Amino acid sequence: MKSPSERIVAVLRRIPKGKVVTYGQVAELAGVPRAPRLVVQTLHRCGDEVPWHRVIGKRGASVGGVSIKDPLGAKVQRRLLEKEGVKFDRAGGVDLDRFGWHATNSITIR
DNA sequence: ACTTTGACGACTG
DNA sequence: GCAGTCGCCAAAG
Repeated sequence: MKSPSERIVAVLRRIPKGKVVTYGQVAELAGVPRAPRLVVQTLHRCGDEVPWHRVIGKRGASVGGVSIKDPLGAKVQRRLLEKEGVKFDRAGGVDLDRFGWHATNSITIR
């Protein structure tokens, strides 16, 4: 059993392209349902090692990528997701019903 | 070594 | 239904 953050990274790397996941969902998949903050930290740590643009928030998706240091991330994220086929509604939210990653049997932690 | 933060979520009141 | 608080782990100050 590795550290929770390790598992989170593993989960993040398994996110299929064209799909989005919420922090809570990633945390849940990683085995720590109440620790979405860990996902946040993990994204900051790994940064470019994980598809951070596919990680969004329940509120309206665009929360992802908005770091207090680089607020421009949200724009980049939206562009990247649209490039992958994810559509944003006028509220700037992603259609979780269609693009929300349905983690069927993805977790295979090594 | 201790305290505070960190792109959030869920529960309780 | 809304607002406030707690939770989780790690890294930086």
